[in-house]
Amino acid sequence: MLASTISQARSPTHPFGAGHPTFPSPCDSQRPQLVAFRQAGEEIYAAGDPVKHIYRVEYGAVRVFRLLADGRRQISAFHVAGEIFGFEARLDHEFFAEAINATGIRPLRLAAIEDVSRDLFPVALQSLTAMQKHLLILSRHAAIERLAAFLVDMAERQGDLDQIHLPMSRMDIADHLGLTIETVSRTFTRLKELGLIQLPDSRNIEILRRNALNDIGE
Amino acid sequence: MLASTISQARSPTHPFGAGHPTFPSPCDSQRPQLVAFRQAGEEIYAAGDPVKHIYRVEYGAVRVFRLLADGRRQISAFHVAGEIFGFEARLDHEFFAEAINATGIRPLRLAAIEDVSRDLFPVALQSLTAMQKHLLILSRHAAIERLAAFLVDMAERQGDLDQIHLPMSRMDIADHLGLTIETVSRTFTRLKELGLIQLPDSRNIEILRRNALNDIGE
DNA sequence: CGATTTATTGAAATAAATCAAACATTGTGG
DNA sequence: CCACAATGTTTGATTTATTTCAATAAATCG
Repeated sequence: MLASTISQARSPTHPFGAGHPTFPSPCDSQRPQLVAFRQAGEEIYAAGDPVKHIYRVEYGAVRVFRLLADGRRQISAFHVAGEIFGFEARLDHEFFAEAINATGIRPLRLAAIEDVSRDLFPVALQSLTAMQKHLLILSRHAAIERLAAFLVDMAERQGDLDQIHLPMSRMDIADHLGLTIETVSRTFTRLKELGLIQLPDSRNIEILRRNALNDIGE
Repeated sequence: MLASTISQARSPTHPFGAGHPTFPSPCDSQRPQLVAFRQAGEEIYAAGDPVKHIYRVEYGAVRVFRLLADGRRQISAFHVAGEIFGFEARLDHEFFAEAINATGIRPLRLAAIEDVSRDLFPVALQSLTAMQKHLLILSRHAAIERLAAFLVDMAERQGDLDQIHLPMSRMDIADHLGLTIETVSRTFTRLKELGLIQLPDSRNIEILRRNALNDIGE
């Protein structure tokens, strides 16, 4: 279903076998293929396409989304370098995936079917965890809480640095957080005025008070 | 992670092996144990407890939730008879599970670890699907859209009947949809005034215009 | 450099939260 | 069985936050 954020290893003693003792990497059963390139905005897969691969982001960034009947776009996840996405629960994709900028993606071939569930299981667990985090963000009412949580998450995924680069537009962020672009923009300004972040430019954030930011987003 | 709605079988040809050819049931590797009973409000497991089982609801209803720093409660899922829950991504529960009313739950013992991922994989996929549905609901801004989607989902899980029984309180619904009890209550009234539902009493809903309700929640 | 897209800011409208009270339901004890 | 308390639900008035509509500013692209 929702493709999500997978990059670290898991505990080797999970009762559900997530950390299978002989499990070398989250994607053992998929033999790497050539890296494919996508320009900004180019499609990786579309809703309705059969699920044939999962993918690793080599560089760049990806958005995974669905389009609703009223034309709204719900971005269920962003993926940056090192992360695996494309994991869905059905035969055909329910989501679209697009490159946000110039992006390299490596399709991972699915091996023999009897091995897939074993090897892909930890990936599924990671997807569950990432989705749960997003669900938690959306359950927060206030725009400032959603944005703060989003920024903290992005910082963590970029090596816990205080300098964050946002590969996505305000529109993308709005569609991810269930807000409008105006509210996202105003909330960035508010975080700046509160002294929690700096905004060298709209795509680069410097976190000044990480703890305070964390507290707002919980 | 999020325990969720599992009751039907899946397609037997999923590329990720969800429909493993020789896969007899979602929980083959768990030998059923005795049914345990819980009064309304009684705990099934708590955050921090080690994950030892997953559970099937025999009768009654269960809420799975987490408590946030500010005291808010986020209910990530409800489970009714026939559904399996308790599936989480970590060694210890991140969530609490409680009986909503008098409820029977059957702990399913986890079998040998090498079989678990194979047998539990479809359960994980179902959890992903259910969570995705909830995420979609929360991404909707309007209270009426969230409640409509919730009611349609509950109706589907009760055999697609137009008579829905809600085992949970307004407070539970509010904590699930990210709204307040007052807004939930007002929105029920609004749906009634729009002629989409009847409210014989607060726990029993009759859907009058299913299609219209569907359209609102998408 | 001009044109187009993207981001920010402002003012007004709107929806939900909050504060508060009434009402209904359930259960308890007299 | 009734009175009463406790809990849960609905409704009302007000406040607050976000959306919407509109305009300006900044960045990007050819």
